[in-house]
Amino acid sequence: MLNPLHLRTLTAVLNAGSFAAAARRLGYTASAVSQQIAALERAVRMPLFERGAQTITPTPAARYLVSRAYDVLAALDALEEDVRGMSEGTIGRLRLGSFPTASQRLLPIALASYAGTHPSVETVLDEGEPDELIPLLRAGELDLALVYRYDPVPRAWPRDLQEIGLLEEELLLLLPGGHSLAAAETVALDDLKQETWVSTREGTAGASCLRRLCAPAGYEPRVDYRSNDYGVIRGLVRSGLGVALVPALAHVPSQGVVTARLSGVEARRRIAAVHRGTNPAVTGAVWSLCQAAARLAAELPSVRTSSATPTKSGA
Amino acid sequence: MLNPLHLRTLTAVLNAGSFAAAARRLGYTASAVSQQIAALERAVRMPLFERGAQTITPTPAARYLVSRAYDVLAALDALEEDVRGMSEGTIGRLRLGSFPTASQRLLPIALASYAGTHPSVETVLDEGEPDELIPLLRAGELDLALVYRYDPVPRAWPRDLQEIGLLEEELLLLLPGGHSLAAAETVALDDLKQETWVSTREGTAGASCLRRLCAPAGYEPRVDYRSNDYGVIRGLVRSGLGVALVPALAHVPSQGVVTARLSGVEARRRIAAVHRGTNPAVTGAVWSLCQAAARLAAELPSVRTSSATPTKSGA
DNA sequence: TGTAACATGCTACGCATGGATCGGGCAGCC
DNA sequence: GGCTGCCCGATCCATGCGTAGCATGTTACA
Repeated sequence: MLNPLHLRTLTAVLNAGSFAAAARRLGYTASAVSQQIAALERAVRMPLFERGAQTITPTPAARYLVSRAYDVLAALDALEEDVRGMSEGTIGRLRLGSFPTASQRLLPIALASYAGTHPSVETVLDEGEPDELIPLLRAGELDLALVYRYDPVPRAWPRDLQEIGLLEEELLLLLPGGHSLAAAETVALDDLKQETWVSTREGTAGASCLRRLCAPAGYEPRVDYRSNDYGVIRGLVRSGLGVALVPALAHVPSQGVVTARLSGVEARRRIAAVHRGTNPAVTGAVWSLCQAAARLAAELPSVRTSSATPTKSGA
Repeated sequence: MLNPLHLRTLTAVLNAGSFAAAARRLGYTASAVSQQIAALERAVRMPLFERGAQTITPTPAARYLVSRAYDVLAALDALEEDVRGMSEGTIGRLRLGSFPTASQRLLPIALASYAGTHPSVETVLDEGEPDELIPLLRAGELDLALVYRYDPVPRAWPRDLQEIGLLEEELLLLLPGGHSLAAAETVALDDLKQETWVSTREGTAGASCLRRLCAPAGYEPRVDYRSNDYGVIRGLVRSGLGVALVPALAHVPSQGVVTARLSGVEARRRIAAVHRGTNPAVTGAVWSLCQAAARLAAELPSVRTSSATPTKSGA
């Protein structure tokens, strides 16, 4: 196979006019250039230069070779450049998975800054719950997934995935405006034994979390209404159909609904970014997510960033 | 610089599905493939495969690399293929120089067969006398030149040029139809002392040749009319304005002009192909010229091929 | 003096060989 | 059914050998 380095040297020789000049330009010795040209002449089975004592004149074959070699070298250089950008995460594709709350509150902030710093990364977004996203991540169909985990409901990701903690949000109690506890700053779960509840659907981590929180208080919450849409849950609470426990980020203040903090329990939802570490673009995306998390934590008192501070040098 | 061989191996691995299968296809050992992929991964600073025990799954980076590598490899392969054709003389450009007689009688036959066997060679033709063509040949502006040389007028080409003899043609005496010697088969130059001559222009080899042939007979030919166009010469002879000595190929039988052979002297014009040996396309062209020369020699009694018989394996 | 070609020695790359490791498939057993 | 041990294919690693590729020094030429 023709050696691209030889082709490059050949073009340098034609541009420079002599082996020695080309050698100086390329950082070779004149002998090395001479040997490369000789090797190239053997490869193409044609003389490429008419040798004089102090002068060389390229044959038409050499000129033809150079004209054609340009395409090859340009393609190789372009590929190399793109590969470099890809390895640095500045170009490429980032396939992102996220659950609804994060898609609404965290992702817009993160993606805005990410798009600014990585304009050439094509970002595609898949919506889904953690249980749906993790398999996609392992199958290589996602590069990065935003997932959540309730402290009372232990949950571990497969070992081949890496987790970066982003946010820890309190679980807020949602009460109808006219509720007898509406004025309280904090409420104990003990005081809610008689309540009817609005919760996420059976089988979800949110539903399990509620059950496990009430268990120490000695009762099973009576759930009359279920929805996975926090907007729907908020509406049901506002109508006085029950109380609810929702993550802080999932709640937007609205008339007719008051919030209270739980007393006596540490109930949090943790939001994390999970990836497999093969796509360099995730490094920058994680950094943007950490920044966005920090902004949210600064704005909302019931939200705080997880352990690590954002660092630019990811794994 | 990215190694094209590594890129080729990478594509083979993705097509084959495993290192071992790709190795079998490429004629490598599995270890060699593994090492090439490892080297490529170092070069692009990205993992290209997720390794399992018996299975590998390419990363998106690998797929991207393959899709881009195709262009590079295709360009390299195409270049290599064209270079191969060029070195074999089947493609490329042949710059040909020729003098008028050869352009009319020899070249059409030769180029017809050459175009058939080398359809991808672009042929360009320059018209000129040997003294004009030789410098062009040495300057690299011509690849092959058809030249002539009169036996009585020694002429040598520069040593860096190679000559392939093609034809030897007799010099024929042209007489007006009503000339007193018109019925003779052969004529001695001694009998032409009183004639007026039509010849090529002063300074041409043809004019020198005539003078040198007459010298042994003890006279200087009286040239009243000169033209380098043999058609014009023939017309002047037909009109009875003189006699002429023309190469056999330059003469086409026509009414009012009779030809006679010279007796007592060996006067021939030799037609040869001259080249510098840098362009592989000349080999095929020379072969076609030899063939055409053979055809002409078979048709015309006063023309015979030079020394060598046409061989396909030129220098 | 400058340039190219040649001869020599050294370095590094590239491949093959052989062995180690990993993980899945399979049979047999509790 | 589930567990255990074995086998097998595939990759990775260490080693050795051959060779390509470059530098150095020298020669030849104008």
